[in-house]
Amino acid sequence: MTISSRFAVAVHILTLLETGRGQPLTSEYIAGSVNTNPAVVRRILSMLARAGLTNARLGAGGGSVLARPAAEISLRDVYRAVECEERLFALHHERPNPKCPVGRNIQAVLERATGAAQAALEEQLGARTVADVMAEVRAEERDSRSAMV
Amino acid sequence: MTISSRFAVAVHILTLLETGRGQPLTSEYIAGSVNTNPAVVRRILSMLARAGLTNARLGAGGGSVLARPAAEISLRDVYRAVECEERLFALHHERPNPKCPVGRNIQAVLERATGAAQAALEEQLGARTVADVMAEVRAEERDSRSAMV
DNA sequence: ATTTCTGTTACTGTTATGGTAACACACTTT
DNA sequence: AAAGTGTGTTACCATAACAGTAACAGAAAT
Repeated sequence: MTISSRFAVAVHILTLLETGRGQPLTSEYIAGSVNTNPAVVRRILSMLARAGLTNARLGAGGGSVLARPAAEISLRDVYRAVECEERLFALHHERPNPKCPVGRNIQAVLERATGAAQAALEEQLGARTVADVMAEVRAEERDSRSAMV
Repeated sequence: MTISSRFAVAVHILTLLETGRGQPLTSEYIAGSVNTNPAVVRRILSMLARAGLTNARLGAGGGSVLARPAAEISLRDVYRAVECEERLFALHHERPNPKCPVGRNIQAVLERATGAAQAALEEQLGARTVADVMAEVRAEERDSRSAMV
């Protein structure tokens, strides 16, 4: 399987909020950029708010804003906020045969191995912030502009 | 989402084959250790065979064997064999709004960021082989034995 | 008071998955 | 040759995660 697109959408949302510079953006506006339904955006925003990455203001003129500077929100924070599952790798849900020397020990070994892999993934995500993404987006924009000449 | 349990089951299977020391093991025997249906084991075994990690012998006395030494099969090889998806992270399947500066550039940036994370995960998986797993299984076995005293 | 916007619920269609049964085919043994 | 064994594949089912959609209560601004 793949990691759900919630992560990609969440990063998109946070990057948009960063461009707002404190101006609250509505779920409808964000949905227009992501190209999806406002309720989908709100669902993800509520996860981000619960994780303390965004704040929402209700009512007219309301919307969402970053709860802290973009440079202090890593992609690992985002990943943790929208992927509820603790472990990235699924083990077999039926217990392996305890009478088999391999069966009764393999899960513990697999937990270590997959845990190390997941930690490596999260560490890499932790090395990049929403501010970095914003900078890369601007760089892409410059590159594509100059390529048009 | 989580990565399907096929990976965990595949590592289990390969570790079992290593204990067989060249003796072909049947899908029914393997299923007994994994605690699942023989057809599920065969489905995974066919992916492993297609990836060149195992060989199968048909007919009576048949079964599967490792195609090469356990020390030369990394968990990354196994991961690649059973996870068909090229990319671990899903992007939003609808194209973001090309009129938005963020929308028209975010996917390229996300591909780089998620690609780096996936590479880190695979590198970590590549650092461990089926032989390592076998050794850890034996170590677990020793530990649990001594703990019983 | 009215309008705007969030947060949540409920429902739908789609897709991946694991479990199950069944069967053709290959191979071994007798 | 005949019987038995085991793979590889197909088809089907139930389940679960997901994204999309509509709807609505409640909070906040005007």
